[in-house]
Parts: sequence; C-alpha cells; structure tokens
Amino acid sequence: MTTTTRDRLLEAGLALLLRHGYHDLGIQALLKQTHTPKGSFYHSFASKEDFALQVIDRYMEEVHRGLDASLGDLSLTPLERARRFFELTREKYRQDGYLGCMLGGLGQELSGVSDTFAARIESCFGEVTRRLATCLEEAQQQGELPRDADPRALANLLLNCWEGAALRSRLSRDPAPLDRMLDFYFSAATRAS
Amino acid sequence: MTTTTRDRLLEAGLALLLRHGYHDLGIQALLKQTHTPKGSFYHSFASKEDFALQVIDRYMEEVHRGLDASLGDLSLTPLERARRFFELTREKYRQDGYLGCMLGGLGQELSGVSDTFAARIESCFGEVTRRLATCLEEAQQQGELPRDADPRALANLLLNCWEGAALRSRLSRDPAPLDRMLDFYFSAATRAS
DNA sequence: TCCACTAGACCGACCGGTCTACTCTCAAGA
DNA sequence: TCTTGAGAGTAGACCGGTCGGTCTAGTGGA
Repeated sequence: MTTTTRDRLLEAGLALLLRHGYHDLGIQALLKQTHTPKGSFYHSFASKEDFALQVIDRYMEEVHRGLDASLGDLSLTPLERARRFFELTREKYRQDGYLGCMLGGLGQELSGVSDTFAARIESCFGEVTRRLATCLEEAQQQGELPRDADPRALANLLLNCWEGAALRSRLSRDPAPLDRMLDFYFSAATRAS
Repeated sequence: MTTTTRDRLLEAGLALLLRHGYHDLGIQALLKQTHTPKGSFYHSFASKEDFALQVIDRYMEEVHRGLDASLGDLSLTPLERARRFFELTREKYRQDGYLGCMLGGLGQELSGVSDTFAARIESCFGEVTRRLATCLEEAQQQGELPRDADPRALANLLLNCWEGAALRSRLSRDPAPLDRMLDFYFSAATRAS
C-alpha cells in the first residue's frame, strides 16, 4: 500500500520522538525497529527534519481529536469541558508512561537552534489556546468566570502551566503535578481574573 | 592555571547547553570556540556526560545565589521575596536572549533517555522548591497566605508553572508569558489554597 | 625530577543522506 | 486476453563528515 509504510514510520516516530527527542533519534534505529529499508524512508520524507515535522502534524491531529471530544461535550459546563481536555491528555500521558508532551519536549530541545521548529511548535500551541479561549469565553458568558477575566490570557496561562507540570511529570514519571496544577488553576481562575 | 581552563569550559558550557541542548552540542564545537585542545577537556572531565553534569552544578550555584539574594531580603514580605526570585530569574533570561531555563531544557531532552540526568535535574528542582516552600511557610505564618494552604505544594506549583512559562517564552523569545504567570499565581495564591 | 596540563593526530562507530538495482502493480494498447 | 512499460515503492551498499573518546608526545612551573 502507498500509505502503510509512511504511516508505520509516522506512528513509530510519535513514540520515538516523545522518548528520545530529535537529536537522539537516529534514522537507522527508526528503520531497524520498523523493518524499513532506507530507500523507503527517503521515498516518503525529504529529510529527517521533514519527517519530524510530519510527526508533529500527526501529533496535532490527536490533540485536535481530544479537543473535539472534550470541548464538544455539551453535557458539561464550558469550564468542565476545558478541564476534561486536560484530563483526557493526562490519560494519554499515562499510556505513554508519563513522558509528557511531545511539543514541549521538541520545543525545548530545538527552539534554541531551529527557527523552523520554534515557529511550528509555537503555532501548534497557538491553535490549542485559540480553541481553549473560545471555550473560556463561553464560560465567561455563562458566569463561570469573572466578567473582567481575559479568556485568551487565561487560555495561554492554562496551557503554559500544563506544560510545566508535564515536564515535572516526565522527570519523575508521576502524574501528581498534572492534577495539582489543574486543581489550582480551576479553583483560582473562577475566583478572579 | 589549574582552574582557568576548566572554568572557561564550564562557563562556555552554560551558554552552549542552554542554546543547543545536550545532543546538539559537539565537544569539538565547544573546544574550537574556547580555543581548547581535546586533551585539556578530557583531562578535566571524564566524559561529555560528566561535563554536562558539572555545568548543571554551576548553573545551580547561580540559582542558589539568586535565592540567597531574594529570599534573604528581609526588607520585603515573604511573598514579595518569592516573587523577587523569579523577577531576578526573568532578568537573567533576558540577558540570555530569553532561552528559558537550562534545567527545563535538559530535563525535557534527556529525561526520556537518561535516568542519571532525570534524577539530577529532578533533585535540582527539589532544592529550589524546598527553599521556596520555607519562604511560603513564613508567608503563611505572617498571614499572607491562607491558613489552610499547603506551602510545599504551592512551591512546587509555582516552579512548575514558571517552567511552563519559560518554555513558552523560549519559543517566542518573549518575556510576556513569564510576567503573566507571576501575576496570575500571586494573585491567586493569596486568595485560596 | 616530577606531574599537571597542553596539544592534536588518530580511532572506530555512527550520523544523515545518496545512489543504483530491483520488484511489484496496474493501465494502455494490440 | 496478453504484452509491455511506466512508476511507486523496496532494498541496502555506500558516501563524506562528524561524533565522543583515546593515545602519545611535549611543555612549563614547582
């Protein structure tokens, strides 16, 4: 099949980039693990960088599916929907062994050295905060958030703090920082802007 | 001199590891930049890993100096002291070009792949939160924080959220996330546990 | 005289990437 | 229906360069 090899590589790339990061992931290791010859890799991808960028795209598809599932759940209040998204994400982290967020990992590793990756990852964060912000706006309209709150700022805050908690969770392979952060944020945000 | 070469290498290591991370930093590049022959490097350091760990030690010396200067400033209230530490840190980030925190960077890059680095960096975070926690305890005793607050948990929260903001700041080379996070945290923490 | 330190040639391994040869699949044309 | 040829995809040997690390020789101060 046309897509099978490519898909297999991208799928393996998700797990390998999450654990190893970019520079510690060798093409050869990826190929060996997926029983793929080099020709197939460079038939599908222009370079290692191109590959990693496409893995990020695939990662973002997952993220948006998570956002669809949580923010779209109208049986919850807007604030509950936002929180649900991160609880879903935490569950995904659990399945991965609490290795945190791939965007955070690659962002830290590469943003000092590659404008391409820095811009791409920053724009991914932008996508997420934009969707969270509209959810928080709705929360504000329904009185879950104070009138003088700034939903966009709050959405950025939420995601950034989450990333910090995810790093700490990755360091200790422990979900506790994630939950603590959510508790703190949601009890704080409802009180004041 | 005995220490000069070693110091020069560690000093350069601080800047290079912050920007490039671990795997993208080549020994050769470090040596070329510092006009050091290889023999001198391996005379002072057992390996690249040993070098990086010693750079982390040096980084932590700076951090503790920052903590001394801010938490020890008795002209401020305890909560102001805690905030001051992060404002000092933000100033340091500015001088570096907003590349964020080296511990966060190396933690993300290496903790999936090296238990040594994961443990070391987690313990560095532990040192910082411990000192912050005693400061927050004092704040609590003086009534700056609610009676039912948990200073240790709040200290961890503070540092974790800061790391998230630092990542975002690194991605966009922009200090705004840092300030937003401090404003949010300190206005929230004083209100409730 | 001794030893910390400098100096850099050298090592095997591995890096990302290229190249050529080959194997299929499938559509076009007789 | 059979032949054939184009192109997608497979296969892996091979490339120059760089990696972290070793080794030996030399230097300079105590």
